[in-house]
Amino acid sequence: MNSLIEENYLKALFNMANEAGEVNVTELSRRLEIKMPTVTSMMKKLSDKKLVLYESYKPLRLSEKGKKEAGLIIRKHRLTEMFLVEKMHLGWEDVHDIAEQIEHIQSPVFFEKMDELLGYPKVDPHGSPIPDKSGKIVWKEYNKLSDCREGETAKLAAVINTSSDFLKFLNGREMRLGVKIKIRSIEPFDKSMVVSYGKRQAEVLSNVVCERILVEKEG
Amino acid sequence: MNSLIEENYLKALFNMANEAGEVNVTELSRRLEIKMPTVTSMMKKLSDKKLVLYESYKPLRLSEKGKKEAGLIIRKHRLTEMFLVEKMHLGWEDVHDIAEQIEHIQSPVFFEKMDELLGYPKVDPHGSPIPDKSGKIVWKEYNKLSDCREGETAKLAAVINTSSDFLKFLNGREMRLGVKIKIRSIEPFDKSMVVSYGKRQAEVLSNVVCERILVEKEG
DNA sequence: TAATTTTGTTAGATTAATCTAACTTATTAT
DNA sequence: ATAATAAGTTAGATTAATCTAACAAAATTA
Ligand SMILES: [Mn+2]
Ligand SMILES: [Mn+2]
Ligand SMILES: [Mn+2]
Ligand SMILES: [Mn+2]
Repeated sequence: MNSLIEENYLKALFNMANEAGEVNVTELSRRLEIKMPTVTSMMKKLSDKKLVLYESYKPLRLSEKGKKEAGLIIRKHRLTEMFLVEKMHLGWEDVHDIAEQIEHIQSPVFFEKMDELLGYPKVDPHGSPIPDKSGKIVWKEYNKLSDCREGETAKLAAVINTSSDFLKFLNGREMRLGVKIKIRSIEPFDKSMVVSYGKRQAEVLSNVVCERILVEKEG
Repeated sequence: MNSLIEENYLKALFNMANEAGEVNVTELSRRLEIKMPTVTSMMKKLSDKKLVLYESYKPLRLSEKGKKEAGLIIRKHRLTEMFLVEKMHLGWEDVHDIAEQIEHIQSPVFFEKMDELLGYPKVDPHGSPIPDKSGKIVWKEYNKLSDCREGETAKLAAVINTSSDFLKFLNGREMRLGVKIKIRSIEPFDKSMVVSYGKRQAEVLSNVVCERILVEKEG
């Protein structure tokens, strides 16, 4: 069994590889807020456990075993978030910190039950894919809202930034997964958009916001 | 904040005090399966934190602060067990090990929500009282089934032993909280009882079993 | 009361995870 | 190509939680 701490290293490696490709000691150290020598020694430990392929001065890589274990932790995290939103009626801005803890619970039956009660969901409340039981993730191809053009209509599929502040910002304008957004106009100067969706006829969204919203184009 | 390990010491102290009155180092050591010198040093640490009133060679006692913290952990444990049974449809024999982990989750809103969804339950799936938000327990006066007399009728209110084996034994004869048990006869030799309840007309229960069942006598 | 047994403490070692300081390797800039 | 900077490693210390071995106190038995 891996410790909670080892699990957090695996998860960070997995997520960072998906975000940025190559992961190095400096970045992992920054992400986990743990000093570099500590990270180095943990990499050696995880390498001994065949979870990480470690070579001095080389980029950090998870082994296949490491990817699987990481994927399964992320599966537990995202199933938990979905459960908290769907079955316990918490807001999507409130669930991450709880899932961060529950992801380390050791109990196959507990997470099986969650999955079953939720009807085997494929994505979490933020639109992120839930890894399958073998830890594999199927990535859907989404577009950034900021890459869409005037006149296009697109469905809000996921959010990139899942900070509580950003999610509350979206709450404040009734923006949730699934809303169909029509792009009325784009301001050339700052790339802000005027969009309509639901009952909102003309919401202005800055580029900073549009960069963090992923959509599925209609048609 | 207390560590998970400190929390487990507090909880053990609290539960043992309720079961046996005085708690000593030897017993706590046995319960936690941790060697005595380790227990001694943890008692000193918890004493520094004002959670335990520790004097060498004296019985171990929780401070008021320690009792409250322990009560609140047990509250989380029992709310979780109730949630797992009522909302996630797990068996009463399966929930303890999961609750043992979830009781350490730090998130007031998570447990508030559980409480609310359950309708503010007063007891857990095994009939044990759920401490209130200040960590206090209200004990109901129950009788052991083994102390009842021929002809009496009593409602199954709680189980003393919550081992999976015992609970499965009860499952096997459709014995659950709330069933009304009538004592048909008592065998003087081994104190085994013949009882009827629900659709069962003549179940034989050994004294070992009857000692572990708490009932509320019908007035 | 004295001897024996049980209970509890002290001392010192160990392990996991962390840190700082010093050093080395790799990359970037001049 | 050399110097300067950034990235990564090694060495050694620290903290929490554990252990074993040795010792001390308390309780029990003779
Ligand atoms: Mn999350
Ligand atoms: Mn985590
Ligand atoms: Mn329990
Ligand atoms: Mn516990």
